[in-house]
Amino acid sequence: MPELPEVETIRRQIVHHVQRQTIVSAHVTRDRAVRAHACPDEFVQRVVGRTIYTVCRRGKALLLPLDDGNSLLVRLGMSGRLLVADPHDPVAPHTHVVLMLANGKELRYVDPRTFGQVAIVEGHDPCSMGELGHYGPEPLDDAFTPEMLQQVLAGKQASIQAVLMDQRAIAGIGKIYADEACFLAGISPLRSAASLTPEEVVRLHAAIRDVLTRSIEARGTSSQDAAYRDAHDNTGDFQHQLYVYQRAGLPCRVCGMPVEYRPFQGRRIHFCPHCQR
DNA sequence: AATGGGGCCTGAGAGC
DNA sequence: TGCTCTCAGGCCCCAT
Repeated sequence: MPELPEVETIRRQIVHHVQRQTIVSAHVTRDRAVRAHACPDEFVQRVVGRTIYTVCRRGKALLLPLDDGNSLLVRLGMSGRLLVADPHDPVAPHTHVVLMLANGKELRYVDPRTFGQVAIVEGHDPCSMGELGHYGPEPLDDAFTPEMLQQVLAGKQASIQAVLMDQRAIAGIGKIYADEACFLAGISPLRSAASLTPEEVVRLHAAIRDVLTRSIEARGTSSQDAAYRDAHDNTGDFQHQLYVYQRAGLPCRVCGMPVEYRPFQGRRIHFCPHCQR
């Protein structure tokens, strides 16, 4: 559920607390949270004593470059949270990793469903990092033009929804913003990516950037299931601006017809059959 | 190569 | 009330 706007919100909130801070100690209370490592001790040994330069984001991943040339990679999965807390603050259930910083703050990784993970990866450049290196363009970068989106969609027989959610095609979009961007563009998410006309590609490009930008301004979407919380444990506000996501059966905000919620290729998809063609 | 589908995982909510 | 079942979904892996 944390998609680009939620992860970017967390990045902006934690960067002031963690940049130029040294990690003085670390605790792992659930092995699975650091499963990329042979054992939790290995993770702890590699992270303690390191200084965090800053906090970057690539798609839905957070990347904290460290002073030894490695980076701390945080992937939130679907229920992961990253909290900045004081040591005496109550520890939330499912807190799996705690990093104590030189400034007295704690960076806490919390994840009930444990789909996310924390890991030390080599280098500072996401382009050189395994799967992050295969990520598609950042949709809010200036370099992401309608022409680039056209290239991403060209020749793909998969549905528009599937392509928008494919991190190798475009980085950072999940179910919420795939459904919403298709609605804003007036395009059915069931259509094949290659079927879009140039004019529809321009509309979809604008819709993607519009919905992501407005959601960041609202500090992300806290939907009903596994509700996202920001780094200060507050909910976002963008759920009040959604047109179709988690509005199944409710009247479309534009035409008044019920929003459809339909199984599709192993997922479910929200859309308005009247407004989206 | 591209695409689809299963499995991981836990909590909330529905149904009995 | 309390149990069981289903669903949610990012990401990885595997089959076609």
